[in-house]
Amino acid sequence: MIDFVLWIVISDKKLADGWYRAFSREYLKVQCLGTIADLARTAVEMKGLALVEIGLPDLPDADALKTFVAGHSNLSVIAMAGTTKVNNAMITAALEAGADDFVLGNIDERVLLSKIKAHLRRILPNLACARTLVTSRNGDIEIDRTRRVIRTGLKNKKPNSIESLTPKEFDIFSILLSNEEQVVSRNFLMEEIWKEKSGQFNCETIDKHVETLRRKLGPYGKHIRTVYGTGYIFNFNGGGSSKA
DNA sequence: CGTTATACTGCCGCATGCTT
DNA sequence: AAGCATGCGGCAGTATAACG
Repeated sequence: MIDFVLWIVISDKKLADGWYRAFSREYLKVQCLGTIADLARTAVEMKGLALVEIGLPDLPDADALKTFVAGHSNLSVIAMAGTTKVNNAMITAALEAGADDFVLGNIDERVLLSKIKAHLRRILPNLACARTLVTSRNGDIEIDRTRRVIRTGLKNKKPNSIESLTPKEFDIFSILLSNEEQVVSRNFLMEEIWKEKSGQFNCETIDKHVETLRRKLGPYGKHIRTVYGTGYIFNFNGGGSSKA
């Protein structure tokens, strides 16, 4: 089971709080930490994106970052410079050390959010879609990508297999369950399922498949909730539509 | 090779819910 | 209240695979 988290490890508490709120509004699971040591302890066996500040007591320079990145292949790291004195050599060193991006502390919040989303688009398909067995957080639903079978009722000891899904329906549910409790946009579904042909089809196609998917999932179908104006989210907390 | 079944996609119309 | 987004059911056309 993969738990995807966005960690913020910077010294400016006020800035961290602001980013925490901004990212949380985007349905991201966010955690603010004080030190790289905290991150190392927390991120064990978890996948995530870490926004770390170069210059922290236990991350003084690019060399320290390189050591940390080398030992944490489960993390994608965005380096941040908290000081105003930033030069090309610093940026280059951080990226060479293994950082996937470099930002300044005074970066516009919206720009940072867009960057985070871009990284997630790159990371999530690799993390979540690579798994052959995906289980819901409450353990009641399981997807076997190898056999393309969905098993339900695992929690209440009344197992049931759903094998009647078409490939497109299976792919859609697979992505939704892989991103449980996160909003999945129609565009994302299009890009993940239809790849380079995604631009050739209308979003009604997604709606159509989601609709038949809900029907085939029976009582579990109601857990696929529409996020008005955005896309869909799969979770076990409540039913009906939700506001964007 | 022709037929049949299935999957995929698009379009339409209507109802309902949400936003402004 | 009006406009927009979405859900849902239905229908039709196309592509592809399976089968005789």
